[in-house]
Amino acid sequence: MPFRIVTWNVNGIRSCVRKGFLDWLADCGADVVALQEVRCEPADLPPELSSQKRFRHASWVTARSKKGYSGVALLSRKPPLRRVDSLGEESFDREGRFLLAEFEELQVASVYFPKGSGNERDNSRVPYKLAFTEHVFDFLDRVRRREGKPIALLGDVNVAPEPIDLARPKGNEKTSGFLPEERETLARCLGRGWADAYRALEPERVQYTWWSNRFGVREKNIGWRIDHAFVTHDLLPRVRRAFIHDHVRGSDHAPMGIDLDLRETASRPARGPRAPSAAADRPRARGRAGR
Amino acid sequence: MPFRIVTWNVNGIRSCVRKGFLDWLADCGADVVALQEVRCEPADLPPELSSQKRFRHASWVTARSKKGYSGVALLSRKPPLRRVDSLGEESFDREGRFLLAEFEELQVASVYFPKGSGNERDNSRVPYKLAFTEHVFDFLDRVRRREGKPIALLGDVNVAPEPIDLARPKGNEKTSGFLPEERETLARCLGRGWADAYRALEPERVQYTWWSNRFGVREKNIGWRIDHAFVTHDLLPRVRRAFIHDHVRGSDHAPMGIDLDLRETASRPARGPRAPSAAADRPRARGRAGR
DNA sequence: CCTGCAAAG
DNA sequence: CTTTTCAGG
Repeated sequence: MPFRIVTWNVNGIRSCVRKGFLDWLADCGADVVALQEVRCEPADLPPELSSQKRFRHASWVTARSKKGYSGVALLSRKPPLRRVDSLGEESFDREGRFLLAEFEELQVASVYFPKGSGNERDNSRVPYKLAFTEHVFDFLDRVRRREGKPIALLGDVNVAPEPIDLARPKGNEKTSGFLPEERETLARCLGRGWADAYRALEPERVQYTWWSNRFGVREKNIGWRIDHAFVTHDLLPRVRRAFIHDHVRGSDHAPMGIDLDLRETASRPARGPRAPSAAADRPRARGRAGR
Repeated sequence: MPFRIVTWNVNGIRSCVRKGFLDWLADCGADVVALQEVRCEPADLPPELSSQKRFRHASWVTARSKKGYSGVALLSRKPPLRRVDSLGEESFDREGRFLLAEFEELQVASVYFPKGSGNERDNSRVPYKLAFTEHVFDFLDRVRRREGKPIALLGDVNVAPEPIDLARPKGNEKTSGFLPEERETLARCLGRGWADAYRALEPERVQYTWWSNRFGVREKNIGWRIDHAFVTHDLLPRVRRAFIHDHVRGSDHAPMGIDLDLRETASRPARGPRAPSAAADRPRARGRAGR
């Protein structure tokens, strides 16, 4: 049995529950579920969700800046050894965008990266988004050096890394989510020892994780791949599958995830940080379509 | 063919249109339709409503104080000779609660009386509501003296006149809508030459025009009769029927109305104000259940 | 509970 | 377009 981690920007957990979130949760086969944009305080969660038994361990992070805004969560079948809900920077922490949980074999982060644009293409929040991105990777790299345990960062990154990752790359070079500076910042951060698990395992596959609510754009599959599973290089050889469940409804995002084979690391926890694999040493070799 | 006037607090005309308002409008058999709480500027009306052909003449009054608040309208099959949308008092006019239209045979007002209570039973707006009530009747009495033409005032009056007019009179003597001062003010105004057409024609009948949205109160018929057709005494003998269509859905209020026989007044417009009829001279005789 | 608004996505 | 919150009813 692989260890499955799934991420989903639910765009309001209460709305998503009304559209069948609990059935999805029961059937998703995950060991850990990362959620973003829950837009709900724990006290206001639907009782059916709070009393749900399959994921006994749930951790919710709420935005302090504004009610009903942002918020992330991690649900797991086994109890986490440790939870971190602060990036050590109030301007980021107040928006409820980050949660890290440590398990036996690895650490899992649920992260909701800022959107960058307000209305249309004013792109006023791009600087904040870039600073957040740098900060998250700095933070996780530090955690990783200190703990020596692999990390999987899953969440809504709000960046399509390459032209293959959105239906209309040409028309969106000035749209936040596909700006050169956003792609460069993300590539630089990933270059410090991370892999985009989906693209590594599916070099040519065209699937999206987000579609605008407006018009009938999802039916025409005019979307973006902006929800990601980024894994530290030591974890990449253990990724057996990476998937986007773009048929799942309930949000303007689709869930995506990875299956990990943790047999060896799980049985040898005392072994310490693994040396980077060959694939991990050459992130450029992880296969990008269009090159 | 009687002349039918119908009133309906639609609680948002756009919402009501989504729930079948146009089918109702086509079938209601009215010559004049008075609406309250349209909560929509004319420019934002659904196109299906704006292009509707049955009621060619429509007049919309919008609240200036707040977008999406209050607002009344009058729709008619024949063009009004004159329209009045000001009570001559800015504190009332700004809330878009009054519209008067003059037709050949009579004048019709669509009026949305203030609610009196904010949340629950703070009753903070009761003084404003009483002042509005006095002002509307003063205004219409003046119009009537000047023009000598009968008036029908239809709308959401937000007062249940007598215990028979609400399901829970005992428990609501401190609730706005059934406060002694509200009932007294209304009775005093009506006493100056007006009749509650529904109660005059249906002395014993128990029907309501409003039910709270909360709980399943409408199914249990725990309601209030607060939408009324008040007619000047010269008009009362011409009222053939008064009805509440409490089966009609689409709002938390039900439509109600009156059928008038205008043959005589219509054929003899030069006759001037009619002398009050016997019934009009004794409003106490109009039959109140529970006395 | 339901409407329409505003901010955000 | 859709989710929240909010005021108002």
